[in-house]
Amino acid sequence: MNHGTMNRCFGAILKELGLKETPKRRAILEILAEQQGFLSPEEIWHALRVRFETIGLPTVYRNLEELAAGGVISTIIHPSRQLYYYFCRGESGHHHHFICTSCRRVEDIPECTAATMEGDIATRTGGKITSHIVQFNGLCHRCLVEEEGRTA
Amino acid sequence: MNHGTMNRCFGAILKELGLKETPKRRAILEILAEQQGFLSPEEIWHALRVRFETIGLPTVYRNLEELAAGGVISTIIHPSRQLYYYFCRGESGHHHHFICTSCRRVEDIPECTAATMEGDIATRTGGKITSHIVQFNGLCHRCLVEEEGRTA
DNA sequence: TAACAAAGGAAAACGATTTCTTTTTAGTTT
DNA sequence: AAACTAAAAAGAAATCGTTTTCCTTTGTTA
Repeated sequence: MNHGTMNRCFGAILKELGLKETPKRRAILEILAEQQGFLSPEEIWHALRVRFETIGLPTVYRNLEELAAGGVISTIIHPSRQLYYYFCRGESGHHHHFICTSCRRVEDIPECTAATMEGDIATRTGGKITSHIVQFNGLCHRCLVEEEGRTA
Repeated sequence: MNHGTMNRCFGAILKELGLKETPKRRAILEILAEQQGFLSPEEIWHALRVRFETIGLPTVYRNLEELAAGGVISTIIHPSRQLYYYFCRGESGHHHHFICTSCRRVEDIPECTAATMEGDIATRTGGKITSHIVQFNGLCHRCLVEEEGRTA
């Protein structure tokens, strides 16, 4: 999927979620899609201010939350507790992430062991699982090699 | 382990972590240990204000963070994004949780599938995993039954 | 193009954290 | 056992990041 195709897709994606297609909403998706790693709401806001004279931080937070709720983008749970968002171009269904805390690259983890665990837990406890959080944090291959180069 | 034994343990626990044994620190552990579910920093603060004339919220946050870093208590990642803490009396080693978003009960999940997944991911990506987050959210057996009773 | 629902802006509120200074504590020394 | 000292903890206020509220503007559908 090239850049042009992707941008034309955004409208359809938003419509499916029952969200109106506004220029700002589309811009948020574009900014995230251009990026290979995850971004903070404030970083996205800075990028938006280049294109729009008036754009408030609450608008950015609101949109990111809606898009994440709709599954178009993913929330990254950073160890620093700062909030980040990521546009997944690989896996489209349910999956998890391995994030690099150094360069912010994200790798998809397609196999969801959590799904099978959910059944086990529900059976054992008699409860019902509505959601789960699974994320792996560390250093990607490149950052690991780089770090080893410095310490060697 | 009864109440008295538990309280006498707290001093040793704190010493192991290199933390000084202060009345407030001990009280935070006591308050969390008395509770079967998870508590918010502010709720803990309210409970502390009954015992201490002066106790600031920052003190509570600091202590909770230190205790969580030391592994004495666990951080609960609530879907609402509010921060919660929980004192694990069951499993002492590495494990995960199934939390009830209704009544705040917590069930330990001893088997850590994540540990084996870490190896797979590290091998496949060539990176290094430093931490992971695994948590299951839902309704415990009691709350599920209660809910079914209302809708039936 | 009118009508309605949803989205956006501004300001305020809220939750969590940092900074800086004072107080308290644990371990040592009289 | 009482006093001393270095390190850690606590308080107050400010700050940062995130969210809510309320009112105006915009996008969608008929």
